[in-house]
Amino acid sequence: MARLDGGFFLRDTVEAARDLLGRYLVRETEEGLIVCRVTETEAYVGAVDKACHAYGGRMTERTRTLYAAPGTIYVYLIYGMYHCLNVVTEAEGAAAAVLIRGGEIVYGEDRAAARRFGVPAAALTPAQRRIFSDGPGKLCKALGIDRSLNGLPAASSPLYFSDGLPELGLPPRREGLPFRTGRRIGIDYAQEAADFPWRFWLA
DNA sequence: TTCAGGATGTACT
DNA sequence: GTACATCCTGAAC
Repeated sequence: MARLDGGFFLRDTVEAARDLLGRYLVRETEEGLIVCRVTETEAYVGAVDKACHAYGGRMTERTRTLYAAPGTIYVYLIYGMYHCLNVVTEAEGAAAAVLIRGGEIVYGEDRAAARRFGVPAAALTPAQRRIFSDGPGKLCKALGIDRSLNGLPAASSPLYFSDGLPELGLPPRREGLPFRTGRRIGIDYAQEAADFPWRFWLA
């Protein structure tokens, strides 16, 4: 089965972040499917990572989801107006997740364009098309992701990951996909953790 | 093209 | 009250 379940996420978070590149993020809406190919991810590991919301075992209403079972969707509101999508990794009780920072639209572009810009895909300017899902907040807006999805298991929800989508002619991730590694974005406050090379993106 | 500043709600001091 | 895993706008170049 192509759909990724908890077993895929029950492992080292950095490894999972790398392995999500090239997989598909599928959003089921009332209007139909929207599908993104994942192109940029970041790892957050509560046990050792000052940039993680649950660093040092911090438990609040918001961070509760980070301790849930692997494959659980973690969505939070940032800067009062944007959402960020994560998927929980490692064993239940270990606070860790992969942030989905970016992707490229491969199916349902009209539906995504309507959510992001309020117009059909054909009406997008070339610039709008380029920045379609470049950035976690933009991706969430295009895919209609908000906190109503927080805490749901990705294996059985209207938002899930898949290794290829045969019914849409999208192939599984191939071995040896080239990717780059670097510092994570927007966490300069996190002291030594700001330099962890835990961001990954397709070349 | 780059850059400063503002929007805006929640978490935490 | 302050900071935040961000993005958009408008001004200056």
